[in-house]
Amino acid sequence: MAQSGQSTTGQSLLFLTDEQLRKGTEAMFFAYRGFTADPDRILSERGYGRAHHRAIHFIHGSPGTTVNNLLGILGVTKQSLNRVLRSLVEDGLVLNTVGTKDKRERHLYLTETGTTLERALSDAQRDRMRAAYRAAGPAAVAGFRQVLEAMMDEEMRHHYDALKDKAE
Amino acid sequence: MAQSGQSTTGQSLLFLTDEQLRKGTEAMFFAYRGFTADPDRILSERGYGRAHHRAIHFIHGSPGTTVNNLLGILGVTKQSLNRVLRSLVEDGLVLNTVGTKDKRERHLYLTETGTTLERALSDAQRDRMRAAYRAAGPAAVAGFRQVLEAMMDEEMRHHYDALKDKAE
DNA sequence: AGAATACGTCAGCTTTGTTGACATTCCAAG
DNA sequence: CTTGGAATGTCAACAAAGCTGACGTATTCT
Repeated sequence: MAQSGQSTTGQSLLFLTDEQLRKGTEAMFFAYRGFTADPDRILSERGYGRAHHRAIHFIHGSPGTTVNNLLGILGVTKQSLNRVLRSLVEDGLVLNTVGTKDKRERHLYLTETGTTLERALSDAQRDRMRAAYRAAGPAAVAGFRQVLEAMMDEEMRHHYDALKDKAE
Repeated sequence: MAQSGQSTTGQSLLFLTDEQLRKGTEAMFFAYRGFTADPDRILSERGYGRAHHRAIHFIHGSPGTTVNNLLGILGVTKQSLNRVLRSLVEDGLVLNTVGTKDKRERHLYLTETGTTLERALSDAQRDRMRAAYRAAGPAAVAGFRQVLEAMMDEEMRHHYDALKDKAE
């Protein structure tokens, strides 16, 4: 099929042509557009963007997280995140409570309304992901995740692992 | 390992928990940041952004392509693409020639300078991709591509296939 | 000749990133 | 205990890159 090198031992050499790598980057590009397309539609109906989705997603996954922690995960400046967070608080999707131990911190939670939107967004995104997983099969899914994980920056992988562990 | 359903026939049922799907979306998110990180650094040094990268990438892959065709691939408005293209032409990275058959069209080519930058960008991006491929192995790579392709929109897959065929 | 297509451009708006300045809170050294 | 510095978060202003709408020009198709 592909001309990736293989040996009887399972220890492969992987001769990668420029062509194979180019197709990989293009697959990433096109797939990422599909990946965000469905949530984007829902968001734009309500006047939100992808930045709001990211905030909602990770607050949902780590209720009570601080702004600072979220900054590390999202990799943006606090000023940029603050704008998004402010509108979500104003609209009553996110709750912002002063830190109990350290009063400089703010703990972030989704309200009921926020949880409802999160649900709608992740449902839309998961439908596509689920369809892709089914079409490709379990072995492909395992490979998919393996390559993605290997593609992350060190720092990003730490965040990823932290979230992963918390869930299991 | 994962609790993806499997059967002896190879026809799998794939029970997908919300948790598995959530981790998939997060893997996509973190991996895409890594995927663009290296080119982004090079681009910002020269005052360019990701939009310039995309234009350069696809002009390189389809020399002589028209503006209209590029619009379809990139999925942006002509005004948005035009801004990027203009700066690339002004800086002497892209050549813009009147169509031979249809004089309304403009054919786009990379100049030597443009090709040099494309090389630097794709080298940076490919290094990471190559490392990820090696770490994950050939089987994982095949699965990776399968899932990505299944995740694309119909229209995007057509563009993807068109580029793919041209190369083989 | 007139309609449709391909491309370029002007003007103005939105989202989301950036830096700079500043208030509040905590902590540790003196 | 006070004071100075580090950490956390907010406000203001600006830039990149997307968008819509309107319009002009050249070319092709009917």
